[in-house]
Amino acid sequence: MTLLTKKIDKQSLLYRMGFLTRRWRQMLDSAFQSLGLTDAAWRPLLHLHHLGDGIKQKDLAASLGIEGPSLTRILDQLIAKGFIERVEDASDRRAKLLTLSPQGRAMVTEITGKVSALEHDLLSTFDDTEIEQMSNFVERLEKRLQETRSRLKG
Amino acid sequence: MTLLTKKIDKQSLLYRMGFLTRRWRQMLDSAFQSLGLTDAAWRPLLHLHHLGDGIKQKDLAASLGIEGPSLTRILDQLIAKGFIERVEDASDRRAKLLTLSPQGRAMVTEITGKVSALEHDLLSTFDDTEIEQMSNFVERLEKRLQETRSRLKG
DNA sequence: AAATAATAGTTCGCATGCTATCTATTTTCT
DNA sequence: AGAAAATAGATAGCATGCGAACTATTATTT
Repeated sequence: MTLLTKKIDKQSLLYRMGFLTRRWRQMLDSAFQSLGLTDAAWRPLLHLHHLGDGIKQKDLAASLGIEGPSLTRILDQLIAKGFIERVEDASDRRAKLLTLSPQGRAMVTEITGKVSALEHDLLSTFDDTEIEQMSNFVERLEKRLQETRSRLKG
Repeated sequence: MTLLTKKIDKQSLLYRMGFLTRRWRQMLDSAFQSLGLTDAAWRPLLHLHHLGDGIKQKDLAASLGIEGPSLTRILDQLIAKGFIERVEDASDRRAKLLTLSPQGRAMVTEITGKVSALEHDLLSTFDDTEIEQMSNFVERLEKRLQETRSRLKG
């Protein structure tokens, strides 16, 4: 039986993924340091760009896969730096609408370049089939994890 | 060209791995809550068990893939709970040696059972070949990430 | 119409990783 | 042997995720 904890030196797959993402985050952090952005901050800019101006925080958080409070803090920083504007929604005064500022838009271009370069470099030893396969595995794991989760709760 | 950021809704593979590991950690956290352990705390117990009593903190940290300060804090908790003992190394008075207490040993048994069950459940939809494949991907990514990292530094 | 429930966002505090810096040792170099 | 460098661990403070609890609204129920 192959379990994740089978060997302690070949650790749990999930744990090793966490390890990977820590390293990846560190790499991105140092890449964006010169732009004055942390790793957590660039992604909201990219997502806002893709989702289009005028979306609610709630939707941006959902797109990022993080919770409201996590986004609030990051947005505070991005707004303080002038990359994003946050205005009240006239049709629902609980909500706030987000838009990219011109500087934000310029930053998106910078970010895309840097991230693409890093990703390209990281994945240059994998072919498309392999990446597709990994992607599928991750997707199945995500789904399975969600199922297990709701089963334990219910 | 298939890049991780190709599609914003099918996000970066690395990011999705981070997402997965957050969920996995949450699941473990709730599983271990009844034992009074957080997710970060059970792994050192398991590793200490596998490495054997009398190892140095440095080596345990290396085994876990975390830095010294991260381990120090967790160890403080585990020692406070009486699962681990930390004594000075007579042959190198900078170092501390770690041993599992009887309660710690009992906890290892509990942990192993819980984690195995969860992992087994999570992976029950994957066959051994697929798990092996995933493991290989992660290993190659780890290596590649490390190479890229040192190249950027050098 | 009034009461209740649900929703959007914020604030607060926790958990866990990190780096930088400090102390106490040990090792290495001259 | 003595000075300088390296190492083990602890401490302090930052970053980023979370959940719980709060406020202000909007939606639903009765």
